[in-house]
Amino acid sequence: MGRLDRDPTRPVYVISVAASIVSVHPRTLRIYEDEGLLCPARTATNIRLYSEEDVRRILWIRHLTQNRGVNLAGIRILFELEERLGTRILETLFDEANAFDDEQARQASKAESSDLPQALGAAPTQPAASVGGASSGTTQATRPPTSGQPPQDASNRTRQVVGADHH
Amino acid sequence: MGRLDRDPTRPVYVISVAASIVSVHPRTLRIYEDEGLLCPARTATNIRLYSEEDVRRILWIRHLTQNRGVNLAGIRILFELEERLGTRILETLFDEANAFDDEQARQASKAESSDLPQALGAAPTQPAASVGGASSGTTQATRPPTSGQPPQDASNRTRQVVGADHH
DNA sequence: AACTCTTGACAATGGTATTGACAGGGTTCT
DNA sequence: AGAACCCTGTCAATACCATTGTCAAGAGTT
Repeated sequence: MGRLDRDPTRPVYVISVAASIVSVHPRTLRIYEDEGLLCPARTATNIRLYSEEDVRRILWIRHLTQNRGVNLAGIRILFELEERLGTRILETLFDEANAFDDEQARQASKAESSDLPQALGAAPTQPAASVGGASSGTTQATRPPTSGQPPQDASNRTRQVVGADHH
Repeated sequence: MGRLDRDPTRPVYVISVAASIVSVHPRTLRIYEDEGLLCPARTATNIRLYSEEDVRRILWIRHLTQNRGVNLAGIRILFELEERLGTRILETLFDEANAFDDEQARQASKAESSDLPQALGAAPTQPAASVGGASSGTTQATRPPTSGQPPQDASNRTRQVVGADHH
């Protein structure tokens, strides 16, 4: 069922598909994982499988890097914060952007996107733990629930993969 | 009384002194201001005057950039967050570093500093407002209270200015 | 067989952060 | 008056970062 799947944590996309959905280079996804920002599940044969939550998380990374200019180390801190606080900290920030003073409004106007992104998912900082059953041979990462729909702006436009309803 | 002054919000240091205290180049301080991370007071003749809170804030910036690799855009987001939330979010994060799992501990071990920094001060995003009385002709920025002592590590070692107890 | 996945390595390109220098003008202190 | 320092603005060197791209060698999938 691809993107219409009911369980957003189910690892369903191989790297090429995920990269296509979020419009990044597969190499980039591997780097995000190397940098600890992302932890896709692995099959028994070591193939990465990305879930909807992973996709959402990547979109958040893209939004922050492309639209806000935050570097990967900064994103890591933000993820850690959200996990520690257990709240949608960025959602808190961006939802109330209207309440910002003139200086803040000026900063916000620099961003290309006028959409107010919702909170990031928490960083899946745990190593992938093996759980049986979901897909035979699939290693499912344990992670806190991901919240919020990532921003839908030009740079984060998701691409519907034609004909690839399942990896 | 220089660094022993009772009021940490009082603007007392010219840029060369502040730069010396925090061991950065004056050019860098101007850039931080240009980037909206910092807003020192101004004299009637347009000279920047930095307070203890400003110094603390700069030390936080240095800690995050030098030790955590966060870029200035990332720091801006973190400052905005702390202001929005009105809590010491980074203090929350770093104080509980011991409770992190193995993956987090691995990330933390990459940092040079073993000190756990306390929370950042809020971003002084308001334009400086004129208040009379504190120092004649000095423009005092209005800002939320700054919390926490910044990290004391090698890269953020503050330098006592000899013989310059007051700009 | 053909294609895709893996890790690891290398490189090109554009952007960022810091420092440094300079010009021209203004301010403060001796 | 002169020296030092402040201002804004500009330019540049240097190191680093993020992204993309390529390649090699091996493994996995259809």
